[in-house]
Amino acid sequence: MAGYTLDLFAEEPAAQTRTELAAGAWLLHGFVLAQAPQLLAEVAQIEAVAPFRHLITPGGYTMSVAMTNSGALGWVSDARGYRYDPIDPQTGRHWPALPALFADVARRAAAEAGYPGFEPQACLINRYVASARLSLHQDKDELDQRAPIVSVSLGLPATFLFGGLQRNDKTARHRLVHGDVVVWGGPSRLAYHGVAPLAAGSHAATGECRINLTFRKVR
DNA sequence: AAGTATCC
DNA sequence: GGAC
Repeated sequence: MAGYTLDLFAEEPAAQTRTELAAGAWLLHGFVLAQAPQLLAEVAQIEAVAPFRHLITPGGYTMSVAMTNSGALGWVSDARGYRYDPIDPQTGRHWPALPALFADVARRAAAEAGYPGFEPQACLINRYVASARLSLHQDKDELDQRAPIVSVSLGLPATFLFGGLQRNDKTARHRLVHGDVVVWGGPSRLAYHGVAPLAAGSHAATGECRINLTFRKVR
């Protein structure tokens, strides 16, 4: 009997909802559920050319999140600082091209959140395993900060920290699950944000990790 | 400090 | 989880 009931729930189409987290910041729940398998297949292709790696912060610490990029520009960090670079410093080659599906998802999500005309130039891909985190920070390495940030969550759930324009501002915590997209821009474009240490677990789509795609217009 | 440790 |  349990199987019958559970199967009915499994067939239920996932509800899509839109929630404003702060002025100009939206959580699009379930927005990329249907595209998730194809998005992850693209990540596998990208990873084969530009492997995930743990970047070093300017302060000399190794980041717990593993990163790679696709698109004309990629975000990197090393002892010299943070920057966007058209070349993957680990391979000496250009980052893999931004898949058409990535650009399509980013444009549609931005428009859904009130930012029509978004054209992503860079996609930072973050891989979190258990206990990996991203401390509170601002995305401010982009020359053009009129464009929003689009962030896609795949796999294991995470706690997203979203604060204000000053580091001391109180931060709210939001649960992000597989298929969610967060878009922030306008008054919240420079809001401090981060990800709490990932809880261990397993997800049918990704195994024991969470994959995050962050789209930016750099210039 | 896009990091980590410690204390409550 | 939040302060430091």
